[in-house]
Amino acid sequence: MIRAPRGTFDVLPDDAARRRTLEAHAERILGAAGYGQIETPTFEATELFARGVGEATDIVRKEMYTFDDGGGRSLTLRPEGTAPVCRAYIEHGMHKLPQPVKLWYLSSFFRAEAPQRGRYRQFWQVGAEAIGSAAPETDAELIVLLADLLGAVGAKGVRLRLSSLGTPETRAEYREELKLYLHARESRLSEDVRERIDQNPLRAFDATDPGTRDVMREAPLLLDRLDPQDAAHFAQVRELLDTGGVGYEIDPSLVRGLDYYTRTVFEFESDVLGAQSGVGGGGRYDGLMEELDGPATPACGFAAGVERMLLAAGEPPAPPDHVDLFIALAKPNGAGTGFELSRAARRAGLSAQLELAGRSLKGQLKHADRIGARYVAIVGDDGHVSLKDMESGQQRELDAADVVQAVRKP
RNA sequence: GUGGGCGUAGCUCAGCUGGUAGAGCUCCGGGUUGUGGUCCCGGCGGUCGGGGGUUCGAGUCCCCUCGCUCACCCCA
Repeated sequence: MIRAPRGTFDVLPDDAARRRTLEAHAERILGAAGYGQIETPTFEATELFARGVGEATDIVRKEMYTFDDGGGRSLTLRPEGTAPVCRAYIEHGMHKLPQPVKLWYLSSFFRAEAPQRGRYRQFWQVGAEAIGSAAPETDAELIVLLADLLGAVGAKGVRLRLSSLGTPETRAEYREELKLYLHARESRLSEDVRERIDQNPLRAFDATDPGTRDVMREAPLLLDRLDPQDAAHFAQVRELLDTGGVGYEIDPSLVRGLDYYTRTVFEFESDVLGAQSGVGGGGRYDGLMEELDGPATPACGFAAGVERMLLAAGEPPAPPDHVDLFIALAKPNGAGTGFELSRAARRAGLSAQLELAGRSLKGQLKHADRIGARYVAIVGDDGHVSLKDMESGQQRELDAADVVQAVRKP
């Protein structure tokens, strides 16, 4: 049997309904804040991610689905959404539009990771990007929008972690300081952390082994090294959240896995998710646009996992099926009448289903009951129809031509 | 890539120290020669994940392999 590839899944009708609801929430909440929807290609030039996401990240180093297009170009299934949106911003000259340009998307992404609960090789994200604004209000607004979305979806056990990574300059200085600190204590660090000191020293904060954690307790913190402008920006973001009543915890060890973040970073977690506790997160990426050869442009955004939001929301009540009319055939020669009746009912705005399986009449009634049909039209000989109210069980005879009208006004 | 758990009907699962594959649900039919929801009866449906081995005999024991899943790592 051919199965869906490892880490991928089929979205069956019940699940599709939940996703439509989530998308409707996203469109309503983000649309009301002036975000327009964008869709970018499923694959992009590999270089976009190599430069945009960062050569040192796990995503670029080992998780990308990269292929040759046959013409010598290296393409990659998009592993995230921010770099493509920035590419589109540059390509379409959006810096000439009123700033910030606010965009949102719901798209699928691809990473070659070992799948587990809440983590797939093809997964969907709702993302939003506000490009062209350095204002702390932008950061806070995005956080609030994501909080609203999570609330609307019904995500449970959600908490917000917040931090600031500073500007590239202070971050670079801090990185050197942290590297020196770590190198001086290499013997006490785990092998994994030790190997990546020069590549990504910030990662050491996320380590779980006792030795490294011990070292990190005394480590210098980036939050203590922020220059005055960055510290002020961060303070304003916090103040806006405080005023807005959005709860959060400052987490100096919060490190997002993509290299492009600057200043504000945030992550919503849910304790009902298992190991993959992040539901959605994001931050400011003031340096990314230049990295992609665009004009220096401050920007901020978030991405939230659709599957994780649905997991965190738990099982919803099953949406009731809505079937106005089921058309049963008492005799095979009634098929033509039934067929036309189903079309007439649908033209009148009713949901109508025709018997398609060749069941016995008893079987048809049973089926109609199970799909929750309000009425069953039993088509007999000579275009004569018995219309049965499935709730009361009452039944009356009428012409096929009168059935639609009878069902429309109960 | 590494480790744990699990692979028996479409789904959820039972199957004792090896002895001729089961239940519930679903689906279809019948009981009601053209009438649902409850009930009763019947039917469809399985190379017991795959391969090899031990044995008179393997779903059950041994080896290998594949898949799923959770976790590490990382992240949505």
